[in-house]
Amino acid sequence: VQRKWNLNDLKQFDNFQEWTDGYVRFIYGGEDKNAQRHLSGWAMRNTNNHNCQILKKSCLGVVVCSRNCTLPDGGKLQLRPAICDKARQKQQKKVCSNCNSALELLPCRGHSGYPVTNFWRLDGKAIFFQAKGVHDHPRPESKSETEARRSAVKRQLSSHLSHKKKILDSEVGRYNDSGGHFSNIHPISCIEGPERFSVVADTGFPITAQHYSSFQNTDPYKPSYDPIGFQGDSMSSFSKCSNARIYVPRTPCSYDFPGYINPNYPPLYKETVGSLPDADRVPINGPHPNIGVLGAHERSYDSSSKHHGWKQIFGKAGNGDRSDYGQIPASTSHPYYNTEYPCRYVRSPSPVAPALQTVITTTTKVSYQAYKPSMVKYNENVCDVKGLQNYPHMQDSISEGAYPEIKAPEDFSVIKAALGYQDPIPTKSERPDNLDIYRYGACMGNGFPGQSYRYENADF
DNA sequence: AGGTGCGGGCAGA
DNA sequence: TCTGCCCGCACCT
Repeated sequence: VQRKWNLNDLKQFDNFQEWTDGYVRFIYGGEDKNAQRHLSGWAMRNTNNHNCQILKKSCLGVVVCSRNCTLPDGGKLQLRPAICDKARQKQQKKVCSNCNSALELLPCRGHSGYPVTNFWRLDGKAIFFQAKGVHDHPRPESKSETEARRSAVKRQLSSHLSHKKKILDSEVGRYNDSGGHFSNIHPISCIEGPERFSVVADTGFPITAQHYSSFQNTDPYKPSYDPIGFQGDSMSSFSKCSNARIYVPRTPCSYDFPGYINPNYPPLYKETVGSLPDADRVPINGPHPNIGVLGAHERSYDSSSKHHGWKQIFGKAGNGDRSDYGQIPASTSHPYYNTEYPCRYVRSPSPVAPALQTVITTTTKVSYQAYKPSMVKYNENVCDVKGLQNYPHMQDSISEGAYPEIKAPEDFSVIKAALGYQDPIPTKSERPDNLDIYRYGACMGNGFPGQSYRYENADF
């Protein structure tokens, strides 16, 4: 279902998406608290892009058991990586409570070998969001869960302590009416800390529908579990954690690819040709030295992924154009396939991103650029995507050199126009023939039915 | 303590 | 020069 975007209807902001995945764009209302906080279910850390207008965040991946052990519940350990570097290092020194083997940070490499990136920009009434890349790892525990758990543990701890203190007070009161100082009160050992396992079923990615409702709430998460059972990251006896969150198993290889089917607002970023060199692309058919049981350090992916022979495999990326959607060869490779870490690569069949307008990471500058769409296959199992039929004018406009690079931040001006903004200074990017169609939600993953908007040239 | 955002700075391309 | 990333800092919860 698609309909024309009503330029004057500012109510049509997107509902906040916690688990965006894929090459998606959303426009949130400027008053959307979650958007204001740049929240994400994924563990995203700030990345300096030397552009104060646009906040860039990159995915940290997920912390898993290095032995990929199966928890007593049948699930897998999937912790949320700490955002703070030091905290993350500390986190990785801990061990799996289930098998005592080391924890391992599974880095995100879902964007051509780089972590998935999210871009945020506040612009008046709207908060523009763009994600680039498809997470090639299981979902970590959501932030709302983590926070709720921590607060729940705190509450539990404090209430328990106060309760214990009451008891002790009353006990001591029997003997000492003046009360006393209790310096030897220790927290109960079973409350070792707020960090606890996030557990997912063995074969699939966690279903986290329960997270969605946690957003937009003042109290983001009302735990239904008993926090008493919580344990720290390094807790030694998982069996105590009877309330570990268990995600409903999904069929193996199932995963939503909203990004591939959700289409696409004009990008916050458009990447200039070659801004992500061919060599930076992961040879998705090639070896993944850092996949599976990796070095613990999350940076390891970088050097290893950067210099493999994408060129050797695919040759010079087609036509010298860079298309994030087209980069992934349709027939074979997708970084989800991996023999060592099922969750990471099991998503199959592998849908392939449509060749849409450019997307991609950039930092300081943004450029518009046209490019030729790549040959794309769509997997029927995922969603019936009309593919490039939805982007006819895009194809039309894909003549090299048609759109010279345009520097940011005019990149947003198209959206501005859509929202009724009047940019006092016309910019190059305010082309009436912009090549973007906004459409999303027709086949949203993550349980979002979503609406479908379509932006067409005529709308601008 | 940890999350978040900013910005300086570095290294590789 | 561009880009990705590290790192420290400040501020907040």
